[in-house]
Amino acid sequence: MLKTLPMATSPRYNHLEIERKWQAFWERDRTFETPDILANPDRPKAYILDMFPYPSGAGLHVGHPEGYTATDIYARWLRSKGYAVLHPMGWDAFGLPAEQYAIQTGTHPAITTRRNIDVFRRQIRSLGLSYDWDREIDTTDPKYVRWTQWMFLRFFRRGLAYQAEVPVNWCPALGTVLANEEVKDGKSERGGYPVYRIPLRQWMLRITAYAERLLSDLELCDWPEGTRTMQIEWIGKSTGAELDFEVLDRSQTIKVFTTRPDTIYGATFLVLAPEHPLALAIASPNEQSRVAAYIEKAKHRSERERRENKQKTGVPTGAFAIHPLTRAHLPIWVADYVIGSYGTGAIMAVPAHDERDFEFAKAHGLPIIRVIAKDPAQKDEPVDCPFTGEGIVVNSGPYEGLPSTLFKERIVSDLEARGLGKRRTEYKLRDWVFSRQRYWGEPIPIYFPVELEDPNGDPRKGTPYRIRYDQPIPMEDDELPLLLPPLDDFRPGNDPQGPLARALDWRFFKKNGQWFSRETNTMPQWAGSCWYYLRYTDPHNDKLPFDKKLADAWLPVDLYVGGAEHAVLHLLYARFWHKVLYDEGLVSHPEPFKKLVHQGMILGEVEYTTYVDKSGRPVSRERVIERTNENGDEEWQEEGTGEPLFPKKLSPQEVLKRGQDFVLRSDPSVIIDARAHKMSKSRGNVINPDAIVQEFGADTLRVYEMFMGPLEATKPWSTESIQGARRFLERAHALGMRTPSESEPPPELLRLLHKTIRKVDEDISALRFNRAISALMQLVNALYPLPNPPRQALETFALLLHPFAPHLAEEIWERLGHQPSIQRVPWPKHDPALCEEEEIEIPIQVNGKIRGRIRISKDASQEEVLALAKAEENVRKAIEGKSILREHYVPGRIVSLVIGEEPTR
RNA sequence: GGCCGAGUGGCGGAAUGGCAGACGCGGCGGACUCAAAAUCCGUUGCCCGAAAGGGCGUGAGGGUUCGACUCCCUCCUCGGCCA
Repeated sequence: MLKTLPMATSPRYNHLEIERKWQAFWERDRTFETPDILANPDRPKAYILDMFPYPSGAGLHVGHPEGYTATDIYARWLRSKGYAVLHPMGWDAFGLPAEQYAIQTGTHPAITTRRNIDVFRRQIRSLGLSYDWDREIDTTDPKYVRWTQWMFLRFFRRGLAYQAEVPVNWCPALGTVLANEEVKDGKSERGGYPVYRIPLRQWMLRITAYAERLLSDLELCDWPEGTRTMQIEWIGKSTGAELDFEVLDRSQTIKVFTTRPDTIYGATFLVLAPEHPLALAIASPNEQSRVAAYIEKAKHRSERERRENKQKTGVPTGAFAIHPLTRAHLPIWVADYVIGSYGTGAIMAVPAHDERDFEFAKAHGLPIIRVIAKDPAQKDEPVDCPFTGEGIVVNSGPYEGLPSTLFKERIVSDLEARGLGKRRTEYKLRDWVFSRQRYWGEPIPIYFPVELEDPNGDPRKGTPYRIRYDQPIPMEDDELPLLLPPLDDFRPGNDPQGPLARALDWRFFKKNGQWFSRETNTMPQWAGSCWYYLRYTDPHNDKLPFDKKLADAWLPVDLYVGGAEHAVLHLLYARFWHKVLYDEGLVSHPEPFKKLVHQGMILGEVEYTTYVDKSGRPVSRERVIERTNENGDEEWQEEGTGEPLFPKKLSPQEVLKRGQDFVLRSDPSVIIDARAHKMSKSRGNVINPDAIVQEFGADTLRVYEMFMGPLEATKPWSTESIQGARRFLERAHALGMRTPSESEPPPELLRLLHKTIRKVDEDISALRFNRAISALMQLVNALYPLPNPPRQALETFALLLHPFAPHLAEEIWERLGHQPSIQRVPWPKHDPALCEEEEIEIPIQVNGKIRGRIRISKDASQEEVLALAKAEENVRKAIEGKSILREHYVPGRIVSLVIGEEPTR
């Protein structure tokens, strides 16, 4: 695609040479070395961080430089404003893709990881980003793994890491544990083999213990509102009550959790989750087998499927509970729309006021009683749809007529007083499953005693053994890191304990005559990214993960830029981890990331597509139905006939804009699709940043990506538009090579210079890089006609250009006779007085329409302005013979006159 | 279904209560050239008009205001995330 374009390289602006030269200089000069923050405690600091990438085999994507360039501009700008800046880069290098590649090719993940990192590093360096490469981090490096494991031991000692039997998706046919996304309708996505929810021993991190702090400390985060909302919803705090229901003729009691204790009189049945310990125990003899069968069936379904299940399946247990207030007998059901791990795993169903309970009651013919109404007169009307709002309490014994919000408080107090229940806060947040049955992750530094059938045997040689998982032993700090054993076969295998279970010599060891077995689960990919921002503050420390003084001096991260896909998990896990380190006394700030920004996605080029049937006849867009088939591919068919349709790409010459739509030039009755798609290999619209850097230069790529639009917006790539960025830099280069004049800039140019400084400064501080670049373009346009531009103008321009196009700015700066690096030159300051115009233009509105303009001194009084406005030729014509009802003058902005139809009396 | 975001020229976008379309791409015209590309200069929202000028115009409809792309209400469309 690029080859069809004219050569971007101009003989005058040789980006390859310039960029090579300055990248070599920066490296030699150590221009971006992080200053010693402890030596200068009074200097303002800034910690500018990118979410570090997973170095995939595909290499850098054009989406990466977007966020990296944004932080780079910000970091360079702050350095020139005198800040001590920490701006590092590293690799989040454990994870599934490397392991899967290893399974396919037999190449060890350590080798592919190393190779991918080398490619990523080279690509990132070619962009001229001002990272301090002495602080590079690799989460798979033993020197890093050591401290990740060290931290895990801290979690373990605090009781925040524990083992539990957790249901996982186990597929015996594939011999592996599957992720939720890999399971469809109880079958494996690949192969369609049955998948079972089996309990498997897992390591868990007790993130729920921090739910409240994770929620309330969001107030300290200057984050996008949407991201905060997502975290709040993920934590899912709800307050309500736990109530006790006695089981009729039995000694058991069922505890239910409800967020709506005010609807208690409307409870008409109870529902237990299939995994509730009493589900089978209370079932009447007649119902035993049905309940058992239902519980068994529910094991095949993931929590996710159960939640979205619309049929509301369930079976009665034959047992009854006694309503604590009315003493009514309520049937107890088992249904999988109730989740065992939320609340108490049991609910009181109030079909009149809960949608799921309502649907369930309808499906199974259970009674519905209205207990809250907007108008008490409706108390006995049948319920056709559940009412989940607040209102007046009805059909509720002694509480009749209370507002439901008041009753909610009152009933809990009354139940508490009578020992029938208590207040309870519940969170949707679950503890974090922290183990994976995989190879390419940090080993968990725990081992267990092994009991041998033959005390003189060897578990590695087939002596039957039993591992005492109930007696976990943490490794000692000085035994770390525990490294992965070399392994030739990385497949998960038929032992749910994971591939490390097969590394017998690694797994089993003898100490003081006793055999032990190491934990064979590894940590999830999230582990390394939970604290990498701390390691950057002290990356070579081999006594501690980081020096507290350094971490405290640099934290919190002042600007954190990364994709919105991490809005919940990474950002929540890292915050949790940070709070634990805070409690350990290792850090002093409660939150790690002060300001967070998500860069938008860069889409492929806009594509024009029409859909044709098998005879090649195009079908207009509104009659095309798009859907996704079982394989996840898109399919199209004609509305009505159902005939399959096929997408056909069109060139821009074949299309026409008509109204809101694009249509075929050859047949304007056919509406076509005009949109940009996500870049993907299968679509063939991926842009490789290497090719752009080669052809146009890193500075052009940087300027183009920043000029495309707002940082947070989704934007389509355009190979045509990148020429604009290139031309701008060519003109900038040409200007920079001219011989400057040593005279003062004329007043108008001086004013433009100061206004540009002001604008670029404001725009960088607000991360509005597209607007800053537009201001720089205007400055170039103004200077370009001058054969000998004033030195002051060229120098100011180079300084302002530097964060955006650093290589070219260095080149111009040197050409102007200065010592590099331009990074060390203080940022220019604007003089507000020099930004002011002496004479300003004021538009005049008459009844909301602009009718004329006047030029007048900026200090003119309202009277002067209004008088001149009314005298303006066109305005005079418009107001002649009419009465003026109102006059407004907004100083320096606009005059607005309102006139009536009648002449002035 | 829920939550969040966005709809402005042929295209990317600018203006967040005060001149809609800055800046860039593309288009058109001109200069240079044997010619083309590149470059430079000019021009470019739509409609009417020879021009001066006028009318229309920020997804649709309503509202607030002297004044609305901007604020409020209803709706439509697209995108993202979650279910």
